[in-house]
Amino acid sequence: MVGKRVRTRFAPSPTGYLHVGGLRTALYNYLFAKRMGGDFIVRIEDTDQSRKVADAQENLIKTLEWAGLMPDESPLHGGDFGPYLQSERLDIYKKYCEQLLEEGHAYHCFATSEELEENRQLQMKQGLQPKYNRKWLPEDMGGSMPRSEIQKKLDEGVPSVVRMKVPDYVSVWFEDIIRGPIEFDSATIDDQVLMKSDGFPTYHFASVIDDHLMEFTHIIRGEEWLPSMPKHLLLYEFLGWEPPKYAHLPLLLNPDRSKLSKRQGDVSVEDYIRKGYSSETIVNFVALLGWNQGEGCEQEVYSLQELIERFSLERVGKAGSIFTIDKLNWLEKQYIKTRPAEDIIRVIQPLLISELEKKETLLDRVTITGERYLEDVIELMRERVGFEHEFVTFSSYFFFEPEEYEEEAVKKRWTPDTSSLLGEFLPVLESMPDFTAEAIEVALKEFVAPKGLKTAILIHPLRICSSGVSFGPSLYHMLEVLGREAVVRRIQKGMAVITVPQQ
RNA sequence: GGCGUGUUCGUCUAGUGGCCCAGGACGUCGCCCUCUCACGGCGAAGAUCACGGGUUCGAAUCCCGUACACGCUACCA
Repeated sequence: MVGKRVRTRFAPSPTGYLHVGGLRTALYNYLFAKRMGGDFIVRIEDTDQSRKVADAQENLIKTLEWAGLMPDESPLHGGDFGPYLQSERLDIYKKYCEQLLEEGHAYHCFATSEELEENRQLQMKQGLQPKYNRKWLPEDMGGSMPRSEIQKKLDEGVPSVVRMKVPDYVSVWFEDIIRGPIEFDSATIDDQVLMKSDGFPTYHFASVIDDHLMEFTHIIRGEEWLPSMPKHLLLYEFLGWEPPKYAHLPLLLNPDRSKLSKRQGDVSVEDYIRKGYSSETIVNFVALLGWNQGEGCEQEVYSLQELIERFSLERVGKAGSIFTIDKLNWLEKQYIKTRPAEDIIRVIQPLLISELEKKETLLDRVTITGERYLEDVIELMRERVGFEHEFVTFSSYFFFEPEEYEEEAVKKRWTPDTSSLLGEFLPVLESMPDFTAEAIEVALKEFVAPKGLKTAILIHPLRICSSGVSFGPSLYHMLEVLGREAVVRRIQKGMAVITVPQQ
């Protein structure tokens, strides 16, 4: 084991979209591999034909890449240990199945599903542990079925499965990287099906064989696999292979502490992408759900690179964590605050252009879709939005005329004198040599001072006229970005349309 | 039912025998900043460390029980 190149895997089944829990598992595998200078591989576990979903594997891998977790090997990227699709490895499983059959570690079973189900019900009713009754265990393996009978069924072509013969009273022990030593008694484990009647292997069989053949050094997976460890370890023993190291991750939970699932909110990474969360945010957030740097470290914001540098399996917690989005939202804001404007422009420019196709604007399209203008808007708004798309939606007045005026704001800030004051101030704005924030501020102060009024008397109405809402960036800067023409037009419109509310 | 794992503020967590009548972050609330909203700053509330026994001069930390939760118990992964 010493000196061996670290290889880890993420092995999802293609039954839908990438689950946030799956993303975390993939991330920890990726971080650990990269930390150790090793490889991260994606293998697709498509051994259940009935649950297979078209395009799922492409989606899975594409989402992983979106998150920045580039596989070194995968069905899409190739590699020296392929195929990476289990459905393309059937002959391999068959070969090892034959071997186990010959060596007396596995046997054919012809029991039907109905028969097994009946058996289970009966055992449950008697308060016994539901377990296969070993009806088809051959005589020479300690069972009661004559070989001739088995051969007869085989010759007749009766559908069958292959089960592993679990030794009766053996204790199976291993050391989990996260949880420490764990021991199981083989008496509590069933004779697990290895090969299904459709010729496909079960998860347990296929994953053990592939994990060995693909030379993985560390298996990092969800806690739900912990109870099947003895089966896997026994298989390694039967096959004469040395098992890899194991780390079983704590589960991600719903608010009611059950295993994170649909029905209680969004669980697919795509859902969060659609809402506008960035990959940095999701990766950062999910990384902290179960792992922390420790040693009194109080850092909350980590880049992927930093995570690679600091990650260790020893610092993964044992208890499951509830997935709540409060901190996720906060993190997104942190990233928006520091993200380079050009990166944000790349995202919002197409968004804006498609909005402009749907809606008229009186502003100059070339200007407002230009980088200069967008950058100005971004710098004014970056501390006020929760998502990148809000640069367009939350501050739409930078791109479209206000269609209505916030009722509460008008009620609070519009007095009977407002319109005439605005009318008086308008020529000042129109005649200013430079329409800059500084100049507007000075002009407003000089306009208002002789009257013995405060700037607020006009600041709020100006904001309402030009944005339609009561909140937003510094008024002076906002007016400068909007430009004189738009501002004058909007004030005139406001004066005409807004009336003093009835008391 | 059996087996396995887990249990520190609402949430994510720090803590590996004395520095902890428990620290940070999110969220909540208050104050300051201020043209609004945010940002930022300051502060507050919030955990009898699941419970009960030990061990020890001393335990959130070690041991043993109990409770509760979750996972698994398929020809699903």
